[in-house]
Amino acid sequence: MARLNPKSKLPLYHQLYEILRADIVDGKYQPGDLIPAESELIGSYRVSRTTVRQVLDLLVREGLVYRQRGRGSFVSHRGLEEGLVRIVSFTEDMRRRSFDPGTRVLSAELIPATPGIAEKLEVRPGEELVHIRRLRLADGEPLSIEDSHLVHRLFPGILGRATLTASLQDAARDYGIRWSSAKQTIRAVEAVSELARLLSIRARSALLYIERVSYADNQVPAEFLRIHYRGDRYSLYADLRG
Amino acid sequence: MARLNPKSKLPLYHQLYEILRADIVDGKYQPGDLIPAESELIGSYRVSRTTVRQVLDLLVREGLVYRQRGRGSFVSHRGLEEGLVRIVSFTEDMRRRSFDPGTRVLSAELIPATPGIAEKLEVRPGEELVHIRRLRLADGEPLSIEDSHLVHRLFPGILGRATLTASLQDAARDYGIRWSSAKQTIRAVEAVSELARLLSIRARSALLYIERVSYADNQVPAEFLRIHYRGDRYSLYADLRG
DNA sequence: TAGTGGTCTAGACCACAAA
DNA sequence: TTGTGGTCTAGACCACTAA
Repeated sequence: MARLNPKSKLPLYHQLYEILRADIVDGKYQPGDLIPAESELIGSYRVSRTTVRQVLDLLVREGLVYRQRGRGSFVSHRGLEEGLVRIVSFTEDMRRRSFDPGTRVLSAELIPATPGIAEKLEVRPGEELVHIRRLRLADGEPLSIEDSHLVHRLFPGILGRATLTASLQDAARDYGIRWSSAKQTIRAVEAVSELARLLSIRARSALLYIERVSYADNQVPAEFLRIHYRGDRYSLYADLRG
Repeated sequence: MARLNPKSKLPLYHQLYEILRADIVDGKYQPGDLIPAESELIGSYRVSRTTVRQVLDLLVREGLVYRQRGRGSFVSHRGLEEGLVRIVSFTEDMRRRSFDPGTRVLSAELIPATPGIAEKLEVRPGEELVHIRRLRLADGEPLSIEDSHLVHRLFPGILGRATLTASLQDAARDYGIRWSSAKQTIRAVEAVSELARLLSIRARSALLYIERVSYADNQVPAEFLRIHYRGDRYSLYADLRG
């Protein structure tokens, strides 16, 4: 059993958090398993109950653990989930879920805006857009296809850059653009054969489909994004208020 | 200044949370304002520092407050509506979309909690639940199948009532339950044949699948809901912030 | 230097689950 | 009855900010 180091710069609760989190992620405790009781952690790691509960609060908030009064604390059965509320980059999202993110650029070209996309981006039809299609991977397995449409006028020369595999968030910063908000619509659709092939699934499999218009800080629409996620590998998560 | 009631069923931290939250939402403290220091809250409300910090943790998690060591705790600028999606009843949802809502109760019975559902409702496996399956219609056409699981202990005798077609929200009010929050997960799945038949679509069609745990005002899980929406007739919408 | 939030201790009593 | 998590107290020392 790992020991805590009282002289470390890292607070005790943080050290214990890392230990328990690793035990869960690595599978030492399986979903549904009881984790050691608070009293047991107090004894094993020589910390107070406050500190132990601070650690468990973190794990509960993260969705890794749930508690039942009188019974104990258990490892949750949860998959890949994304927040519905904040704009989260793919890379950040994957890191948070302890998945190894990967990206393959399938195509990148200039195209004229179709009437439908022009309306969402509030530009005239035919306006020049940058279309980038990327395959996203989680732990090396296909997860989603992203079709990003940027207003070229706002990102001049972006196709010449080497950053396409990196986050567009970073690229945008180089152009002085900060994302302020986004509107998105979520649907379930069937995979057409081309998408099925790219995602290594059967045709007509269920996909989670997201359309998102992202706005720069001056409320100017700058990107129209379409994402097709494999239904078997991805889910969205949201907290609602009454 | 409001007082806390030590004899209340509501814990002290929850009472203080409601007070501070109301002060912020009602504008008593404006965005950017300092809220009273922890030491001040301790004195004003006669509670320990642990309790005060528990309250502030809740407000910080909710995005209403941020803290700076050595300076104080401040009201966030981007708090209120942002990020907080409201719980919307089926009826309200349909009206907003200009559809005529309809409901047919397919079954209503008492069942023991399966381990999976018990975990989400934080009850012991086997605890008695009310399972109500309803077909939802929009303009007379099948839209979704809802499987609601209520903790029977909190809704004794609800099966004997005539309100099953009406909103469960209303029924809950009769039991003195106010919904405070919910957590939901959204996926895309394929329709198994039974669901396809009920929804008048082909088997394996794409469905938008939502799982929701709803919490009563004391943070007690009270309902576990599964909804299968026809992918061709329903979509979700969300505003995101940067 | 005075005041703030960050971390931590060692207790206590309670409600609830399970045997 | 025993063990669990839920709530709460009264302290303590620390790191940081601002005057």
